[in-house]
Amino acid sequence: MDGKLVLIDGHSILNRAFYGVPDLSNVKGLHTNAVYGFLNIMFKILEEEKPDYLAVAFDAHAKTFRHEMYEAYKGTRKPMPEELREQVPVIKEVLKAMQVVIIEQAGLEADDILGTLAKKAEKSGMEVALVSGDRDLLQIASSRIKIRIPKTKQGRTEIEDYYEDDVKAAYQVTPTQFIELKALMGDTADNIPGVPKVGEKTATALMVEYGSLENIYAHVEEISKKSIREALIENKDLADLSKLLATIKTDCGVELDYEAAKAQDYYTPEAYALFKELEFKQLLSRFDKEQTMEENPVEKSFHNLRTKEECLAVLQKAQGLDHVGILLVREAGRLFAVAVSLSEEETYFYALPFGGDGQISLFAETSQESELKTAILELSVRTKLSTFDIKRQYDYLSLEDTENYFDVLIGAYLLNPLKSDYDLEAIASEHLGMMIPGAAQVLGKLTPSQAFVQRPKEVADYYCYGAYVAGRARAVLVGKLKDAGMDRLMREIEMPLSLVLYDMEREGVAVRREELKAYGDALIARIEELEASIHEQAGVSFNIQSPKQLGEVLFEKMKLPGGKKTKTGYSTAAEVLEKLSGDYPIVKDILEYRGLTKLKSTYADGLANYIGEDNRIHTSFNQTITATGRISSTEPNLQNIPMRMELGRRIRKVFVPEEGRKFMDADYSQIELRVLAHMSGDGQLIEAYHMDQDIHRITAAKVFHTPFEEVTDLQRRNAKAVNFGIVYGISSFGLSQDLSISPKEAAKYIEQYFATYPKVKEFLNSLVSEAKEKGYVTTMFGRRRPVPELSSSNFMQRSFGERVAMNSPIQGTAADIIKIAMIKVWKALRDNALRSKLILQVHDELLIETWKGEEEQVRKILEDNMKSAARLLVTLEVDLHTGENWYEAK
DNA sequence: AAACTCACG
DNA sequence: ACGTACGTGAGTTTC
Repeated sequence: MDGKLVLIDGHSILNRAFYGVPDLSNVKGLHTNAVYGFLNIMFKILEEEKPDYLAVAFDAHAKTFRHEMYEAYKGTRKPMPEELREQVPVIKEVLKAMQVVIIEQAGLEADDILGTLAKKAEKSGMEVALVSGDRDLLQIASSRIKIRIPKTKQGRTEIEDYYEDDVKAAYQVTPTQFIELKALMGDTADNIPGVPKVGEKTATALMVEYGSLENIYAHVEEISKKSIREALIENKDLADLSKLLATIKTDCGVELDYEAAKAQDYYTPEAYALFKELEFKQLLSRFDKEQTMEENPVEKSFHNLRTKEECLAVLQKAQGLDHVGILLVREAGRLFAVAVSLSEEETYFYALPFGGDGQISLFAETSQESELKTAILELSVRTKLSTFDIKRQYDYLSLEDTENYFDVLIGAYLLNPLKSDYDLEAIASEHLGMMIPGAAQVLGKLTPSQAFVQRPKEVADYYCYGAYVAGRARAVLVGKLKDAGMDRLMREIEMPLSLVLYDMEREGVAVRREELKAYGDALIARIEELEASIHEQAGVSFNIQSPKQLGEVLFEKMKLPGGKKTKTGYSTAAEVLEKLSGDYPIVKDILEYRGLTKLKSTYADGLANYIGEDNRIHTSFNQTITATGRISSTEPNLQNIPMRMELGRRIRKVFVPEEGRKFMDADYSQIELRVLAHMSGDGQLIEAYHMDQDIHRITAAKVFHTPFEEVTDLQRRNAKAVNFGIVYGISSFGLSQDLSISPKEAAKYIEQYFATYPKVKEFLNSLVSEAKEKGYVTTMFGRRRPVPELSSSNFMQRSFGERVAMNSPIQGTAADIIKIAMIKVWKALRDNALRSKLILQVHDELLIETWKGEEEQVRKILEDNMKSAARLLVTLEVDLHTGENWYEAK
């Protein structure tokens, strides 16, 4: 018998797909991502292999011998998430509809079925491709059995192929030896225990040297490393068990019905109906034309424009419309392509001419580019534009105001700030209920122009989908935002803020390269000194930066007190070490070493990588990351530049204004506590703020019933900690940790605090009940944060939910207020034609680079606008400083 | 890719 | 009895 057989490991591929494809569900709420991913992998394999026979194997429900062995050894295996479990019957149904043979047999694992069928087929003279996500199957590989392992790299599925020789190349062992290699090193994912202390390196070395497990044990006394030798001897039974667990059967008496498995047309009417129900609109296009013609009107409305004139005509036409969806694709700092969706019936894509190899040239912009830019700019003035990630498109848009703009990315974020990504795919799926191609799938690692050269139609469609989704999602998102009471937040805060952030990023902050270098160099000497001293005191040379090695040296070798803490070993966190630093000089050195290496790598070296040719650092301010509404900063993070310790703080001296300009830094004084005073309406706390005195001292006086003048430093410190704790969602345990006191004492402080400020307690309680009732909490300006943890049956999760419910409205309202202040300050600077620029935001702080002669105006603008950003029952106070660098201005 | 540690508000 | 403060991002080591 000859021909080619493709075998698929059903559960394993479904599992891969589940974790590799973003969450999807159809209108009925059925999760579909794993099924979708499975089919994509299967179609790809079918196209590549063009097999004569195809079958998919699943584990039967009954427990198998190997599972029982394992479970007897170590508890039970992790349960499958419900979202995945519900998709198992669905994929089987789909495969049946496609007339694909499914093999499952009680008592047999899919591995064993696959192994048996593959070996049998090989013996009868066939070629076999075995598709699995599980490397266990590599032991089956031969010169005619190819193991294919799909990997989702950045969303794009790539497949690694292993014939016998590839296994040798990758692991230095034959497929047969691979079983014993696994038995030695173990595999947590496959529940194979392995021999303790033996990892991949050791296992490979042993197998290469001795060739088999049996031979290793025959020569076990020759093994030079004592710890390994002892681990092997002590755990021989574990090694044998592991081998049994790792061995896939090749003789378990399953037969494949080759007649039924014969390749045929899988695109049956039944499959079509199922795909429709599952809303796999992309996959529908694989069916015959007659079936799909009426079904996919969307792509029919996509047009790839050939000339600049056509594109200008479309932009002209767009100008006459009320609103359009638009996506401007940039590459290498240049405009690469434009996608515009005029309506559901008309979407256009135009790629500008570029180098034939798919590389955009870096030379001056073409006249075409500037002509198109002009047309887009005009369009942006006249027509309402809906787009995705507008901050990256402002280069081509009018910056006059943002009334005409809508960013579906920001809209989707406001509706659910807890998600980790808001790509167009996810927005299309969640808000329009449609499947569109994903970026990773279409572009992969290629740049837009490279991809366009390879697959012009696919890439054009991809961007058309983007513009189409941006255009259509606008109305949907506006409706949902209105229903949620967030339409003003969107229009009046987030959209204008996106422009402010764009401008701040573009402006950047100047950094003195040489000074930063000198700072880093100055650290090296001391770091080396400490390193030598630590190694000497320990009596061994080891990697101080490795928590594992450090823990072993401190707590095992040197036998310091303070045992285990984390699941992987000893905790060596600063918190733990500080308790020991008084008694052990080495610990003190370690803490200093840690501090200095942190400064060196993250700040001195880290920041240097981001200094541009203009000698400035242009961070990215992200508007759609945090759960509470704060902004975040990345590449680099300029919101965590050292401040608390003098040595670190000095780094701020390298952040400087241009020659002749000055820094002006303004920060809100205890904005979160003031927000709490306002939102709770607590008379005592409000009164405390009206006294215009040190708030922590007043709190101490009230809580401890002590005259203001007589409050001790300790009392003040405690009161301050309680104030912070309240904002974080107080718990006696957390406070006790912070103050190094017993939870009982901490509870007493909290009780006294609430007695002093009764309405604060009421308010925090009301936030928790509100969250329980509605499932979310809101800020003063309507921003929502869902709190799903509150309905958890897990105590810890639920407690976390309660703290979140208490903290989010406070932190979020403070975030809203400073966003409003930023917009007001930015507009005031612009409207007064000042050249001074807002350049950084650090949660409660704004940094402005002021021009000579503008200082007094800027000072007033900052103070007035920050104070008036919100009307609260207490005043908003602002501390303002100027300086020749960030260190001085703070 | 995950865990740990640590910088900021 | 459970095991914690809230919100982030980055560098390093290890599985």
